[in-house]
Amino acid sequence: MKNAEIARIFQEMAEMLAFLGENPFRVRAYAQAARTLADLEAPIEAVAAQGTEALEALPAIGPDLAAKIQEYLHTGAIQAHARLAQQVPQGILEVLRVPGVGPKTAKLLWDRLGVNSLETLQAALASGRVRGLPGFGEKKRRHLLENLALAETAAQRRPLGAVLGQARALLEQVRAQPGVVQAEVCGSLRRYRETVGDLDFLIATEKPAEVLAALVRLPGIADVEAVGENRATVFLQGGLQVDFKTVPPAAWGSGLQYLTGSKAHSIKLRTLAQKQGLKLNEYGVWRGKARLAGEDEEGVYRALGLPWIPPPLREDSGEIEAAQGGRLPRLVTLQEIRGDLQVHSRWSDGKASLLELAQAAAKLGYEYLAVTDHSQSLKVAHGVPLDKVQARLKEIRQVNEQTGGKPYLLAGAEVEVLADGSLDYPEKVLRGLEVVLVAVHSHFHLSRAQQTKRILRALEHPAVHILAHPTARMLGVRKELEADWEKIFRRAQALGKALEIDGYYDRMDLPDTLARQAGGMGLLFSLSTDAHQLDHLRFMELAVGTAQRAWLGPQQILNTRSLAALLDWLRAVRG
DNA sequence: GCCGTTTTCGGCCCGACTGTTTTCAGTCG
Repeated sequence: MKNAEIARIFQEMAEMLAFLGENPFRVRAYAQAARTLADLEAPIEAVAAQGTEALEALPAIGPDLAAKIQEYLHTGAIQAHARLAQQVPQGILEVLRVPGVGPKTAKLLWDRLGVNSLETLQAALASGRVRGLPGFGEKKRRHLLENLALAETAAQRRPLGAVLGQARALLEQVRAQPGVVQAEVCGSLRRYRETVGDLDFLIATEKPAEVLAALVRLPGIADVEAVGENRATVFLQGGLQVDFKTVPPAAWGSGLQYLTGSKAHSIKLRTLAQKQGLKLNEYGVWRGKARLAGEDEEGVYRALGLPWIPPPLREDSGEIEAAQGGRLPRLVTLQEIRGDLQVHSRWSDGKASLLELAQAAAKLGYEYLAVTDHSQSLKVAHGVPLDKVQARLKEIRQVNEQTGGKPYLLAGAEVEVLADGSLDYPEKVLRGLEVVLVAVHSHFHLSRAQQTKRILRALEHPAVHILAHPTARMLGVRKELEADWEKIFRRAQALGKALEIDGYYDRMDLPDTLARQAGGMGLLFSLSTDAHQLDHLRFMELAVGTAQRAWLGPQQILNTRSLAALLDWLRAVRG
C-alpha cells in the first residue's frame, strides 16, 4: 500500500512550492491531495487499477495529480518532486517545522543568510545575524530561538490514549476557573482520531481576557507561546501544545463546531453556507448581520439544512453528503457495550487476577468478560503452557461460581498464528475454550502473498472466532503488516467470523479506515481493550471511538449483544 | 491544481495573534 508514501511526497511538494512563493491555492491543492491519500481506505494501487477516472473521482485529485500518482506507481518516483527537491535544500523542510517559521520567513533566511537546516538557523539566530532583516526585531529573534527546541516535538503526533487522561485532568482544572461557564476538549481528540497533534479547549465565558490570563498560569504549563483576547497557545512540560479558545456563551455551539473540525469538514460546511447566502464562523451562522444559530451545535447544522453530524464522522469523507441525503449512520455508543472481548490475566502477562478482572468488569456494568491469555509459544508474554491450560480453566469456573457469573468470565485465549498459519494449541485445547482469538505477534516481514495466506489459514481453523488486532501495527513503532486485507475481509465474512477493533492505546487495530472498509462489506466486529492491567479497561472508549469513525452501528458489534446471544454466536461459528 | 444549483474560468473559509508596522504581513488553527 503506497498511500502514505504518495501522501508524504505531495505534502513535501506543497511545502516546497510554498517556500518558492507559488500560488497559495496550488499549494493548498497539493496539501489537500496529501490528506486524501493519507485518509484513503483502499490501497491507491487498487484505485489506480480501475483507471484514471477512478483516481480523479477522489476528492482533491484532478487530471494532473492523478497522472502524478500513476507516474509514482509505475516508476517509483515523481519527477516534479525531484525537480522541486533540487531547488529547495533538504533541510528547509525541518526549518519549516519550527513554530513561527513559515514559508516566507524560511525563504528570507535562506536567501539572505543561507539558512538550510536547524543548525544553521540556530547559528543565525544566536549570532544575531538575523538583525536588520525585514520584519526581524529582537523579540522575534529570541522567540524563534526558544522555539527551535520545539521543532521535533511540536510537529509530532501522539497516540490519543497517551494524552486522553492528561486532557481530561486539564479540562477539570479549566472548568474550575472562575468565569468559565462551559468548557470542552475539541479538535482531533473529540473526533477520536488515533493520534493528536495538540489539545484544543473551547471555553464559554463572558470574561475571556481574565480567564485566559489565569489559564496560562496553570501548573504543568512550561511555555506560553501566545495569549490574546480570545485565544492562547501554550506548551505543556513534555512539549504537548495546548490551545485555549474562548467564545461568548451564546456562541457555544458554533465554537464547538469551529474547534472540532476537521479543517476539511469545516471548509466544506462554510462553502455550503456561502452557497445559501450565509456565513459560518466560530460565532454563529449569519445572514448579513442577523445571527441564525450558534447557541448549540445542533442549531448550527440545522441552519445549514443538515442534521447534527457526530464528531467522529467529521473528516469530509462523505458525511456531509450522507447528512444531506438523510443517510447518516446510527453509531454504536460506549453505553451499549456489554463486555470486553480481549483481556489478559496473571495466567499470562497480565497484572491482575481473574477475580480482580471480574470485579473491575462488574463495576463497569459488564455482563461478560473474555479472558484471553496468550498461548504457549509467546514466551515473552508468558503464554500459558499446555500443562497449565486445565488449571486455568478450573480457576475461571471457580471465579464464575464465586461471582454468580456476574459478570460471566468467558474462557478464551489469544492464540499465536505461527509462521505457516497453523495455531499454537492443538484443536482439542481450542475446542475446550469458549472463545478463540487468533493473532500475529511474529514474522512481520513475510511477503504480502505469504502473510495473506498465513492469516487466511488461521482464520479458517474451525475453532477460531475472531481475528485479533489484524494488522499488528503499533503506533509510532511498527507499520501495518503487508497483506491483502480485502481478501481477508471477504473470507472472514464468508466464514461468519469477526474482526477485532483493539482499543489498546498504541494499537488501535483495526485502524479506522480499514474498519470502515470492512464495515462496508458487512463484517462483524469485536471491540476490546487488550487490557493487561485493570485501568486498561478504560480503553474501550477508544475502541468505540474507532468504531464510530468507521461508521459502525450497534448491530455490527458483537459485544453489544446479550450474553445468551453472544454464546449462541460463538457456538454457531463452530457449526 | 481543483472544481461547478454562482462559474469550464475565476474563484478558492474565516478569524486571531504577534511583531513589526503606522496599516500590515506572516503564521497558525
